[in-house]
Amino acid sequence: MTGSAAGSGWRDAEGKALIDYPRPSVAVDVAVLTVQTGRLHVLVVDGPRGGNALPGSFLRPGERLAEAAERALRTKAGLVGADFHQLAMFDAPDRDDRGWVLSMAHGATLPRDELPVDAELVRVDGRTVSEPLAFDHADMVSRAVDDVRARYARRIDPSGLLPDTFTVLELRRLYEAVFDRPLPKDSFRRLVIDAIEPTGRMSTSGAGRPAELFRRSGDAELPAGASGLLTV
Amino acid sequence: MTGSAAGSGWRDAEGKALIDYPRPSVAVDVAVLTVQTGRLHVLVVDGPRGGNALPGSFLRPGERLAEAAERALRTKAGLVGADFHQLAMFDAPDRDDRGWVLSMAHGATLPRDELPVDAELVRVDGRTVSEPLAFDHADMVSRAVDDVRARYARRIDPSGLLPDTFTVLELRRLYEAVFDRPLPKDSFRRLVIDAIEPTGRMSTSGAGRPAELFRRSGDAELPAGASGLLTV
DNA sequence: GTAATAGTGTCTATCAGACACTATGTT
DNA sequence: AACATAGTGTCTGATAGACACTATTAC
Repeated sequence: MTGSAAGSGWRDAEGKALIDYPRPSVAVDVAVLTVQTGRLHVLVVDGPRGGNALPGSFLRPGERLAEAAERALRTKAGLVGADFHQLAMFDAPDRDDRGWVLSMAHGATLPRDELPVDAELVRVDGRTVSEPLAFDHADMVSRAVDDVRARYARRIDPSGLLPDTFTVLELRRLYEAVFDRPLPKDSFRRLVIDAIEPTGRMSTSGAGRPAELFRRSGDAELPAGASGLLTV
Repeated sequence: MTGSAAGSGWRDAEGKALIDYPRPSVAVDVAVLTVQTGRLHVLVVDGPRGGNALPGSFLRPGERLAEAAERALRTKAGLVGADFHQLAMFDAPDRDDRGWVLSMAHGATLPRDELPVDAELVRVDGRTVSEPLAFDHADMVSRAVDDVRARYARRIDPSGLLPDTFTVLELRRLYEAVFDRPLPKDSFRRLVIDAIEPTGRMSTSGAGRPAELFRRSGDAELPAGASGLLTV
C-alpha cells in the first residue's frame, strides 16, 4: 500500500529506508485525437531525437498528472481546454535511453478547429497510427483510440468533438470516423434519438430538406446494445 | 513526451535542468478480488496507521510496476500467480501525509482457495467496499470491480477464478457474484455455450442429473450483447 | 416411484438492419 | 418541375427472457 512504509524512519523488510531508494522520473504523454476529413488523427510534435512524438512533459513537484498534461499541451501545442483520461503507465525500464522514466499516457480529444491551423496531424488506421512515433508512443495512441471508442459507445460525444448543436447526420459522420466503419442511417438515428435533445431550430443546410439541430442531453446514456452496433 | 527533456544537460523552457526536479515516490497498491460465499471480496492487510489497507509496496530501481505488485503480494500476503491489471495512477499530492507518493492501483483476481486460509477479506457491495480502507484505497477497489466486470463481460472467466473444468452452473454462480445480480439459467447457458469447450466428462454431482464439465476455450469472446445481459 | 438438477423446445417482445416511402427544402 | 437530403413506416431475422417440458441421476 502507499501507506506501508517510507517517510523518514520507515524501513523495509531488509532494513533499508524506503525513502532512500532512487526514484524514477515521472512523465506524462498525451495523445490528442481529433477528426479530420472523416478520419481519426493524432497530434504529434517534433521528438527529441527527431521524428514525431506525442507532446509530453515531466511531472513537477506537487503537480498532478492532469496538470502536467495540460501544461504540456499548452506549452508545446498552444492548446487549452482538453479533458484528459489516464490510459496506462508505461514503465519498461529501458523505454527511454536517458534514464529511468515512467510515463503516464493520457488521451484527450479536441475538435479540429480548436487545434492550431499548422498542427501536425497523423492519421490513425483502425487503432494504430499510420507512421512510426518515438519511444512507445504508437502504443499509447492505440490505447487512446480504445479509450475514446469505449467512452463514445456509452454516451453521445462525451468529449464535445461536435459543436453545441448538431444534426443527426453530423453526429453519424463523427461516429463513423471514431469507429472507423459505416453506420446505417436509420438504425443510427433510432439508436441515438433518445439520448439527444431536440432544439426547435433547423440547420441552415446546403441542399435538401433542412435537418433539425440537437444538443447533447445532460446524462443520457446509450443503450447497452450500442456497443454491438458500433463495434461489430 | 517522455523524450522531450531530462538527461544530463537537458533543460526546460526556464533553463532548469529537468533531471534536478525532485521526483515523487512511486508505489503500487493491489486490490485482490475473490469470490467467497457468492459475493465479491477484496483482500486487505493491516495498514501503517492501523485499520485496513490494500497490500502495496514502493517501486524499486529498475523494477516494473507489475513486478512491484507481485512482490507486494508475495511478501505481504504470501500470494503468487495473480495477473495484474493497471487501473489508475492515484496522484493527489496530499494523498499520503508522509510525502509525495504516487500510487499505481492494480487489480488482481484469485480463487479463494489460492488465498491463505487466514486471509482477511472484506465484502464488496455493488462496486464499493463495505468498510473503510486507508488512504484512497476504497476508490481503488471500485476501479478494480469495474475492471474485472469489463473483462468478464468480454471473455469467459479470463482470470481463472474457476478450476480448469467447471459446469455451467458453477460458471453462472461465478458471474452472478461478479456482476452482483441474478442471471437467468437458460439465457445464460445460451449466452456462454459457444464460448466454452465441452469435455466429455461429467460432474460428480451431489444430487440430480450430472452436469457436463466444460473448459475455457482458448480465445472465444462473448457476443457484444453480453454486456447488456450482464450489466443491465 | 419421488426428488433434484441438467438441458432443451418454444413463444413473445424487442430491436438491428434493410428497404422503401413520405416530407421539405433548393434550384 | 427535378433534385437532394431529412425523417419514418414496415418487414425480417436474431435473440433475451420467460416458461414449460424432457432427461438423467440419487434415494
